[in-house]
Amino acid sequence: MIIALEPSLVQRSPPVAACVDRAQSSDCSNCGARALSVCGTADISDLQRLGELAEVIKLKSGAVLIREGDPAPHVFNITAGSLRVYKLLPDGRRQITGFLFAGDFLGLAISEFYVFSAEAMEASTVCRFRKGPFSALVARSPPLEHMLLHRTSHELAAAQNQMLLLGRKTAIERMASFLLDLPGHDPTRPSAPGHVRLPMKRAEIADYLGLTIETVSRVLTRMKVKGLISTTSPHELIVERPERLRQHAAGEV
Amino acid sequence: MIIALEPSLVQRSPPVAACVDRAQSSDCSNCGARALSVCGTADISDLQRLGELAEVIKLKSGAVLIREGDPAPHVFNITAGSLRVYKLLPDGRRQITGFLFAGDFLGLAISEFYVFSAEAMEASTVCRFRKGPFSALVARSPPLEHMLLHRTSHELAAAQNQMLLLGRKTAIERMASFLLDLPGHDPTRPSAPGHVRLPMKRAEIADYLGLTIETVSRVLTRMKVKGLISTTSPHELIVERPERLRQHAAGEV
DNA sequence: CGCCAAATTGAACGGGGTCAAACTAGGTGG
DNA sequence: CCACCTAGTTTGACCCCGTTCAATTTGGCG
Repeated sequence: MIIALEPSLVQRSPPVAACVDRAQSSDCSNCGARALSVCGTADISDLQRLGELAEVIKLKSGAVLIREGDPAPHVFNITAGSLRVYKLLPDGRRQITGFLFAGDFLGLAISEFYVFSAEAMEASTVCRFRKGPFSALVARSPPLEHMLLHRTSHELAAAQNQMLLLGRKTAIERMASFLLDLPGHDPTRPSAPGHVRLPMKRAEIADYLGLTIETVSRVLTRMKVKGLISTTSPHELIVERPERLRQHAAGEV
Repeated sequence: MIIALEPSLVQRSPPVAACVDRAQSSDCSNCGARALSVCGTADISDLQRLGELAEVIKLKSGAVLIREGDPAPHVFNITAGSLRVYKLLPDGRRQITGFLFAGDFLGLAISEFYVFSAEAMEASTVCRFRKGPFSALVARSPPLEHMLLHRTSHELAAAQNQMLLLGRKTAIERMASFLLDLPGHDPTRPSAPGHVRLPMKRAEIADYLGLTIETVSRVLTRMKVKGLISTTSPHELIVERPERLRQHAAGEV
């Protein structure tokens, strides 16, 4: 299921590229230029030392990387592909708390046990670090620590948006928010404007938005009828009226 | 509404006490001892330099400290009292994303504008830092930055729990989770075991749990009928069957 | 082409919302 | 000290959005 590759591969320190790319590309449009540059300058030397600590792990689609409740000796950085992060209730109800892509970190929360599960949504590659050496290096590298704080803060802000969505938005508002947020999350696959790839299946969208697959499907149909979107396949759609969609997402109706 | 006190008061650097207290007291029970010690050792000298940057601000109950969308020149640390953090939709729907108490930081996400609002729930005191000098100091003090990362990671973990609650839990499960989480959040007012202070009103509980005040009230009544809790006043209750409540919170049953 | 998981559509139900009324409590002034 | 007043809470009746259960259609892949 999980296959560790040769350490030799590590020399090229794949996480370096991932980290830097992500920091420079998306997300930071709302940060001041200053924050951006701090991301960028997380010196190559530090990142390379980080790379030297990494084990590269390849995941097949559907492979479980992290199981909630297991001891948590590792921190991960995604270098290719995408993962879903979720929490379960004993009866099987699932809440997906996020989709992660190349460049994202996982398991930073310092806790003896993982507090969420994570699975590959497609064939993916991650770098794995033992927590001890990882923290030690981070502690000695202010730019690294700064980058982690910066990212974690952004994730927290995203989490607060998701709380608003889950607690107070209607089904159509949730879907609209989702469709507008989705592109630009995968730095390795920039999408044409207006085109939205839905790499996940309906069940995952539902569990991310706090809905059921039936409601997801019905809402998409309603959106098509209203002319807000059009679909080519179940995994690809086109936003026909972005402004209208944005209004729904913002709860303006 | 907002009254800045004499800078002289700052000399005693009240945030120092707050920071250290909180780090040592709650929260970290699930961190390894190492993490704890890192919190604790966020050297007094660094914290004092932080204190020198602070302006002390007193807030009356209900005062708005932060308004979503406003320019965001400051970072805050709460030294006394409690705040609610929330996001609004244009039609007035509100999602409270968290309650903050003495020792908590606000506004760390580096963004040009605040992405949430914050109000005092009672008479409170906060320390205010200009973002520039604050980040500069933090960047020069690895222990400080580490503490911030540590806290932010924990907040993120809490946010993920809240997403599970908002997306997948029933009304009674939400309330049970809330009642069990609430105590131990205010380090300045430790509560007797089994006793839960509800300093907020029903509307705030509702907006935190993604429910309405009527449902909050009905669920509390149902809990009383079931013998799970008993109430002395609307703002104080006693958990009669903690194990049963815990089961509800976990979604067993 | 045929298979089967995934997605869509339909019909009926129900948890929680909405609207409205009754009740409490805690603060105020006489 | 108590009667009053009002914000806050509780309770009741009804309704609706999203769920549940079930049947049908689609489409990706051998």
